[in-house]
Amino acid sequence: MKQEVVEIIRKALESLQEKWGLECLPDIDIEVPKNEKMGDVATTIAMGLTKSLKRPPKKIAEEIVDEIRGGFKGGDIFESVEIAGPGFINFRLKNEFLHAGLEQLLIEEHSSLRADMGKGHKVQVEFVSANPTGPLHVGHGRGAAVGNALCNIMEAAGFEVQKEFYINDAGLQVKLLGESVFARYLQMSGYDAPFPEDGYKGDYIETVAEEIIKRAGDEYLNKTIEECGDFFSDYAYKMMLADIERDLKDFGVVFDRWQSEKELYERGSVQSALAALHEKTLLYEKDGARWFISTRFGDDKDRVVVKQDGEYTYFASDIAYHKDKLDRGFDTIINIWGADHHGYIPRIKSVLEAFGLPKEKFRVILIQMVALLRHGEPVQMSKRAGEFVTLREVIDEVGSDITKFIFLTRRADSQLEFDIEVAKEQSAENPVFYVQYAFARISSIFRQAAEKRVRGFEGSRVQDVGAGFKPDLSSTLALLTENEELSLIKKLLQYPMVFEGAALSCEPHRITYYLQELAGMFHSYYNKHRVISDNEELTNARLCLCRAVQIVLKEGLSMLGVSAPERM
RNA sequence: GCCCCCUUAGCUCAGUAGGAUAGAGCACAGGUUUCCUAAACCUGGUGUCGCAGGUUCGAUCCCUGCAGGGGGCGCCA
Repeated sequence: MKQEVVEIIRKALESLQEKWGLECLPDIDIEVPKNEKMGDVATTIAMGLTKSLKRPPKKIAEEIVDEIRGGFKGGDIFESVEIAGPGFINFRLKNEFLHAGLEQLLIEEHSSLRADMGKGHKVQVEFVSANPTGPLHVGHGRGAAVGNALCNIMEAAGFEVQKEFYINDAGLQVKLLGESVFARYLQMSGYDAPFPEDGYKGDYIETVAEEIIKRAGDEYLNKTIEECGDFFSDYAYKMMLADIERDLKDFGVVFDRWQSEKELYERGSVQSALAALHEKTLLYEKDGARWFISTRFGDDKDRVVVKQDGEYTYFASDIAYHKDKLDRGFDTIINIWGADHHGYIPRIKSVLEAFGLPKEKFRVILIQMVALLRHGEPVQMSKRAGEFVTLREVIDEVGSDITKFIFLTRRADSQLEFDIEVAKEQSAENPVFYVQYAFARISSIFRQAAEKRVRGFEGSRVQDVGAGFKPDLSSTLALLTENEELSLIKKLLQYPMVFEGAALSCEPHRITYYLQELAGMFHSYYNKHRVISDNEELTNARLCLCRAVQIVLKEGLSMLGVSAPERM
């Protein structure tokens, strides 16, 4: 839909270009007016041209409209072209054009809803990357849902996407994890062992210790933490990682690659990355430490990479990691972090720029906190005390589909309230059901149609519905003339614009909103008009419309990683 | 102290890279089912877009200041 309209406007502008004396034409943007009464699509191009043409927007709009009316086949797709307000050009689309769009959607299905924006460019998306020192909590779940949806969208937009989880398995935290498990191991074996001051106190530590007792018995009872710390750390974090991977898998999120921080050290990447910075003379020595000149790239202070004691900082391995991403040939890097890491953006941006990535090719999506509620009352979470709600608990209680969908009902960087009881309610308050139900309801209509042996819709499988009906599709679709039907078709044809916006801005929630609106329109239509009636042709036409709604619902839900059940 | 984000209807939030009369859900009130799933639909109305300036033909959106809320700041990870 968008392309055809833009094309006509472009042609009109091209023929005016010489008269106007313009060197180059501006980008043409199309929007859907807020109020349906204003038209189906609109452009603000005339207002945008006021500066370069130095004339009032309405005059410019008049000229453009005259050109469109005078030719360019505008008459083929536009019912009317009008100027409104300060200089908007509003277009109303012909029913024939809408029907043709619907026909295309029915024939091409999902491929007509996507776009090749990526042209095969390689994008790397790193997300979740939780420390392997305990189970995932709900906040990680939100990051997982957003990252996964974003990857689905980018892939559908023609990018080659790699999903990656970075494992912080080299630092103090993992060491502390090992010490915590060791202490529990001793305690559970009847020894009076002190627990590390800032140790991990969750129950899962005991589970790991139990596991070790089962595997190794008393083998480590007479050893010191120095002797067996590595074993305990290794064993514990690997077990945690296995849990994390399983939780994510059950949540419907599968990573393409897991990059270990330790492995970066082992293969010398940290050293070589720093050497590379050194060659670019971006390192210096001060106070016995080694610093990276991140201020050269806009950071507000330089950052230490090697401490006075000769140890690398956490930042050093991050430099290696991000260099490694570039070395692997990605031309866009997207990092999804908890909002508390925002202070980290400038220094990582500095690293990537230092290694030659243009700054607009690096994007960080910050995930705000999830406020967990139960019956409107906040659920207390405190990782320190070992009491926190895990993603696993929420998945088990609420379900992955609902959880994912709710995580995607808000922009990533705004706080989210998640009421467990409301989420479970399965009522209209629950947007997931509202959307899924629209899909299921259509499936039900098809089952009904099959039962009544409506011509062309005998198939019982949803994908077969309407299959035998394509030859005379266009004359059938022309029967869709009710206001609700035309509005529904317009909404369907808007999907690609919503999708493009979501991909461009990395905002999956736009699709969530769209789906709720589409589902609402469908439910409303369903209540007003009967799909299956004695009028066979009209029945066929409406079944086709239902099929189209279903295709778009399924497409959108699959972008969010949410299922589209045929029965509920 | 310095930096970042947020402030839109009673509540939770959208607002599409400055545009038209700022929207949706929930909550609240009333109604709809001989009929393809009532997990649905229909009808009601609410806003000094935190405040004050500025840029612009035009600002919820951009700039500056102020107020309130959240977060960050380490040779921690």
